[in-house]
Amino acid sequence: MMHDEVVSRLRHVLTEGEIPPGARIPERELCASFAISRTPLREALKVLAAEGLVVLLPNRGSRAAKLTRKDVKELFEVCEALEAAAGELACPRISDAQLREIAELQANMVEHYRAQDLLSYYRCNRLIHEAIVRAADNAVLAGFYESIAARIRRARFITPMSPEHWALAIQEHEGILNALQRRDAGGLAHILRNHLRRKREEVVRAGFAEGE
Amino acid sequence: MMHDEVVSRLRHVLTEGEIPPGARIPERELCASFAISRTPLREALKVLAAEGLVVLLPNRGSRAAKLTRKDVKELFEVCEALEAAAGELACPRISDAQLREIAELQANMVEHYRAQDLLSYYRCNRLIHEAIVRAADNAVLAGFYESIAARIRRARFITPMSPEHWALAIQEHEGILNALQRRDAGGLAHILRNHLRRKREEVVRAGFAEGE
DNA sequence: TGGAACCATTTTGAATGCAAAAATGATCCG
DNA sequence: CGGATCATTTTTGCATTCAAAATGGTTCCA
Repeated sequence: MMHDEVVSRLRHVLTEGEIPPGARIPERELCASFAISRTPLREALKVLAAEGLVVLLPNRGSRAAKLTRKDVKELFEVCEALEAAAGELACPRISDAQLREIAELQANMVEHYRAQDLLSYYRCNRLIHEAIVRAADNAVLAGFYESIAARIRRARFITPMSPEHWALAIQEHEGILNALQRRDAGGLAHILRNHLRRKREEVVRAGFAEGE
Repeated sequence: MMHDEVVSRLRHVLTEGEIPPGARIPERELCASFAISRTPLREALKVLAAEGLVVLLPNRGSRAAKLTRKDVKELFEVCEALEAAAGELACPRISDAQLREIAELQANMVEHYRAQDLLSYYRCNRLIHEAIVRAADNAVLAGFYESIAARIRRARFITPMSPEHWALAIQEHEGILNALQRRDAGGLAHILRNHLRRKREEVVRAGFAEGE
């Protein structure tokens, strides 16, 4: 198995899979489930530790990282800067096809909102933000964004969304698409910042912290 | 030897040491020089590959990463966003002691400029930028910044600096310190962006690219 | 009976071993 | 003499092994 594949699979298990933050990472079991030996698994663990998804306790194994309140704050702060930058870069670079793709995702997302289908809504939301980052055509930015997104995914999506916030988020997304279509880099960056700042407040207010 | 120490030492060898971009990484020799076996060294290689400092060629070993023109562009774009964010965050957070420290570094830097001591100038310059990032008090941001800085360090510091650019850079640094002292977040972000954009243009114009 | 001390077991971190792939270079043929 | 082919050596990636550290459980003594 390819090295990168082990890293991806492990990342998936940690961000969307069965190992909750703070839990011990069962080296043995994962080796069995991935059908590899400890060496490549441990290599992947070190990579994810460098990314912040895993904490290595010397001589005491590894655990899925817990987000503290400060972590959440820091991650959102950086995410804000990255998404704003992505928006600014995307405006002059985005293709018509990419714009259409985002407009379509947006329409789907509104549908899911109308149907109050939170999970599908989240999926579309995520795809839109990823599409904007992709349109910025900057692999370094995309890599950092993905790394941050992986770390806050649980916090983002576990936090319950109030009806008011949800409605507001939809409105903001209209603004995002609009700014993109007008290629208004400054405006887009501004909306994205506010959008994320609001989300962050919601997450923080929900008292979200996996442990201190 | 601690795992993180192997990573740091290897990073140092790659960014400031004897292995130039594009060169083969001599696993054997490094094992001997670090007095470790291949296992921990390979773990460190994977970590640095995830950071972008090393490229792993399947079944063909690892090489120090070369920066393409696009890499340089991308790294500077993200660096701009990160430094601007750091500046904005630092303004409300920076302590008087930290301000004094930066003012002192600035004075030293001007001294080195007067003496036309490029190496010492660079060292001060780097310490100032790192101090601003530190003042932002955001570990995630600091980590990303360090990772970017490591990757462009060679490009930055190998590019020769024209007398005009050098003079301008000094001026800009006056503005940076001034904005920090006035806690003018917006102004500081603006100056930092311009400062980096100029540097980037210089690096790109110098035709810098380690290979495509 | 409660708690400390000791030993067995498990787990971790790193070295070594092994099979497969790539690089090297020697030979053979046109 | 030049180029292709095949054997040999080296290197790579992973599994296994080994020593040291931590964990857990039992015993022993106050």
